[in-house]
Amino acid sequence: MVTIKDVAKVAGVSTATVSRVVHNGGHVGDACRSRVKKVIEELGYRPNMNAQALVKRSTNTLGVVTPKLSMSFFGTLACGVEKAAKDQSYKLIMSNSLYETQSELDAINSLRDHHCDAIILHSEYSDEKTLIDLAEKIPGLVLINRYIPKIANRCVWLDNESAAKQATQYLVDKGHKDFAVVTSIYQNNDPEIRLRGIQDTLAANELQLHKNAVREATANLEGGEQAAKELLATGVKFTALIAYNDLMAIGAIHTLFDAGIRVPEDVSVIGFDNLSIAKACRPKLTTMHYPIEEMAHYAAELAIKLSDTSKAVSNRTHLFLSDIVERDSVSIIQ
Amino acid sequence: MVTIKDVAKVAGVSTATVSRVVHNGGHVGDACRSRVKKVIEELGYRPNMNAQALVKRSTNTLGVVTPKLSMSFFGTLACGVEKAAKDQSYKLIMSNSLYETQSELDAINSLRDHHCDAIILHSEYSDEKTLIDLAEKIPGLVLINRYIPKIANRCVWLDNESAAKQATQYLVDKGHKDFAVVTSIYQNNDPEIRLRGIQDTLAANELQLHKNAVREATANLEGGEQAAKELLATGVKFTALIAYNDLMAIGAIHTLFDAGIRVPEDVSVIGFDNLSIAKACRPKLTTMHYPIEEMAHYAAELAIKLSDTSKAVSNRTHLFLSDIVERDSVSIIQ
DNA sequence: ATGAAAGCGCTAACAT
DNA sequence: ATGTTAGCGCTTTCAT
Repeated sequence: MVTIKDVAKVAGVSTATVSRVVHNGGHVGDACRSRVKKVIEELGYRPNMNAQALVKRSTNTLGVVTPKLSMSFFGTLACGVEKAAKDQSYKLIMSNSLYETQSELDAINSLRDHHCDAIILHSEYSDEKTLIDLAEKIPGLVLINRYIPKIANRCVWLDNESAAKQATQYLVDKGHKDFAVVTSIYQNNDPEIRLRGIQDTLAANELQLHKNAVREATANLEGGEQAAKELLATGVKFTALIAYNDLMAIGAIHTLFDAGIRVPEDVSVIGFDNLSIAKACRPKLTTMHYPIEEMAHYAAELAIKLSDTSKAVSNRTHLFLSDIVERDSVSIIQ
Repeated sequence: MVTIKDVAKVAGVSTATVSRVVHNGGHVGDACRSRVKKVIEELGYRPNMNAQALVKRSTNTLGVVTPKLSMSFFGTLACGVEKAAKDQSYKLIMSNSLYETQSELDAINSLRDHHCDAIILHSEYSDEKTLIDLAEKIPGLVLINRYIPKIANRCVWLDNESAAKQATQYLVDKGHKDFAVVTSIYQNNDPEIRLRGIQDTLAANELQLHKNAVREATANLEGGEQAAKELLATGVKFTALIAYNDLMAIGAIHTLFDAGIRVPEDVSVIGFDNLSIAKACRPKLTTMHYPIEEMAHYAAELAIKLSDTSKAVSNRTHLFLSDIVERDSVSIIQ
């Protein structure tokens, strides 16, 4: 391995000078600078970042903890973070938390061991207190998709309520009166918030949600199928179905289809997330866009900003809004 | 930040002793050991990995370079690597290469700067020579999904030919005689290899592929739609369609469907990859399973093994096989 | 069993 | 403009 000393020796200068050249620092003569540059080139010298990190006490490293990278949603999140990292020439360390509390904390600890300056955490499992403590200890910690009032300025999240309201009102405007909801059991309270948004909007339109018209299941394809089956079994009548996410929506559509109910002719369906699968299925899914890549990018920049404790950051929370993406799974009721 | 010195001071021992305790080394008295442990606990001491890496000249870090994490396939790949990393308590650094040569090399270089011991590279762009040079320089470099004979023992790849043959024979066995292929333009030569596999199998069954029956497009949903449109436009007759991947298969199915051609009743379709979307679409896609997570896991272990140059590793290549996953997109021809 | 000390590769004050 | 030097936090011989 070629070190700064090797370069210094060959170039006939001190290591300090080499360091200056490497960092484009001043106080180096032109001739000297170009000579050193040439030697660096020839020897293929690359600074040892561990050594740099050791003395600088900063690693220019950004960590991300998500449940599972193979899920489209988290892959997209990671992508957003990655882009921000690259823009700021930060390195990216990743860790799956696989839905377990301990693993989530393990992941964070390992990132801390590596002296990540900034950490983006998609936590679904840890309780608020743990997170608040963590935020206190780690200046560059940012929570994505979770809102904790006490550390509001560390939270980058989506306005689930408004999203749910938008979806509902959209359906109401299309003439729908009979609603069903396929929701999820989830660690954070997004499902509740969305459900409330739906109910409020319905109430505002003098409509109501039959209690049998809400089914809960795991937030995936099978969950959607299952929930829809239960819905059908109860016999509630509905022309509009709001799903917790795209996967559930698609699962529900399959179940409906198998029962001879067509989407959107007989029942209109709205999903949530706008995963790429939403336009790969038939009918193409009308869904609420979750700008996760954008949010992740923003969160990464925020985390980097926060990690520099010398700079003050305005104390505000970071709330993103969802838009509806109109495709083919919703029809108008005459 | 609490350092080893702090612990030493509080515990009234030398840093050497603390180091021994931290690493469960011998030559430490029981009383002393437990006292040090207690202090470590109390102070919340965590070794600085940068310092460790500096002196040990190894970082226990594994790097991955893939084109784009938001694509399901690469997310799954990353997941496999992550699991292996976690098993061996390696840390994971990721980098998207976003399909550009330079970026691919940038990504690798940045991993090297971080002194990654092991690197998994999904390269689609760099030429063989570059990769061979790289492999020479980096003992722990492993290529995934690419086979380069000169560095065969660094390659973890899939037998595309046998996969293509399996798919074709499967269709032949179902009675199909008229084939069409939707293939892709791609940086490596997987598409060609698969196409050859298809043709060979057809020939072996005294069948042949009409030259208008092969269409090339980008390896995504839109590409599949486009290719299928062209296929239809040429008027070639076919009852079996083999697509380069699941996305193209689904795109093609959409196009066929829009043209009033039903899958699998009128045309049978086989995909490739077995992404999660393959069972989320209707009809559920019969497809060739690409064991990418398993392969990635294996590749990570291999890279770690190789990075330890003191240990000899058997000189062999690492070829994985694909299996067919039977679902609902293929029917029997009487 | 424990400690002292050298040094990993680099940066940043301080000298010159 | 350039060099000298003292660490950053840790491991590892070598003493004791």
